Amino acid sequence: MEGNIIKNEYISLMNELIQGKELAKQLCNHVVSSSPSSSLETNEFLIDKILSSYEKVLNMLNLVSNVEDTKTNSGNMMMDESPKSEVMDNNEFRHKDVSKKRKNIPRWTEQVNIFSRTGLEGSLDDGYSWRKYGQKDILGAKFPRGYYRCTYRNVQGCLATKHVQRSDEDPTIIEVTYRGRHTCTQAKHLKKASKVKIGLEENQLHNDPKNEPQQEKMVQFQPLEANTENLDTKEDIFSWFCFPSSSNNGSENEDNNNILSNTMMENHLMERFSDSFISQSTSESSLFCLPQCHLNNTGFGQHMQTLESDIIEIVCESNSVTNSPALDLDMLLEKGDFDTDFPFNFSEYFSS
DNA sequence: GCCATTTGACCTTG
DNA sequence: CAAGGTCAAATGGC
Repeated sequence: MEGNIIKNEYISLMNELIQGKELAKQLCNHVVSSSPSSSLETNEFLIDKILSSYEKVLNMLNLVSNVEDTKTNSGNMMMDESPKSEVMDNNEFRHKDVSKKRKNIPRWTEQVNIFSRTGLEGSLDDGYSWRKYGQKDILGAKFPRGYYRCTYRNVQGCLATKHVQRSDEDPTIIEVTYRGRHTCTQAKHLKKASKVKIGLEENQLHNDPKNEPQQEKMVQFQPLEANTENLDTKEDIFSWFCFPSSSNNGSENEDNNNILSNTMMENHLMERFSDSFISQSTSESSLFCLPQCHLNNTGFGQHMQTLESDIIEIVCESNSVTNSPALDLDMLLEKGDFDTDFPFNFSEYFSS
């Protein structure tokens, strides 16, 4: 029974790999021949298919490894003679499993100022939608800490969380600690919204509110600095700049799945290798890797690439350590057309 | 009725 | 064991 499942998985893996190889061959022929028939769209389509193929394979491997982990854990649970393990239900088991990984999840802190010298800049809204799931009085802190998790946690299994706390010394400064990366499709919407914005600027068109990313609470902020915890390198943060590949030809759903699998796998790898693998790759040059295949080959794509490079430089210069690219990218892209949704509701974010 | 927030209890971590 | 973090029932708004 179990052997058949493994065999089927193996066959699926092989099929995907073979398909990927064939597609790569086709792409190679297209590139080498550079005939009129090998349009840019065709090449992009092939690249997307190849990437999709390999993502599927990696996802399968990921699932298999997760199953193995679960088996190992349940095995350990069986060995546990404590009374609690005997009554531990599925929920408790799941909770324990999640919590054990908690410390391995990458975490970084940002300090943002509600007001800047010039007025209002930036945005506490980092482009993602969050749901508050708790609030806690912190020892020695005047203000309670609010706990937020991704709105799509249940729907898409996105495990990104953050907690927000107002500074004791300066109430206009807020510390936002992010934990985990988004595996939901919000990242894609962010990307699309950014593209739309740039496109609008180029075409001198008016803003269409429908093109704005989903925003729960628009609060204007200026990031001050960011600290990293559990991050041996800046790679965790800068990898946000590596836009997941998106399929222009594939369906929306497939597109979403691609991003989902990308980020989910990165999270998984982060958890697995945060202690060993990541700490070894400290090369700064890798921080600025923006794979060509992740960008459109159109003129606009090149524009995006240039823009992103500029943004990275700006972020590096303005912050001694690093900053949340999600916030910065959004903020910088917003600078062209401020929509100052002010006044905002303080009590909503820092209710006590 | 659905969804987000609040809040006390519970769990994990150091 | 204390403090931080999360869960989940209760509550409120739309």
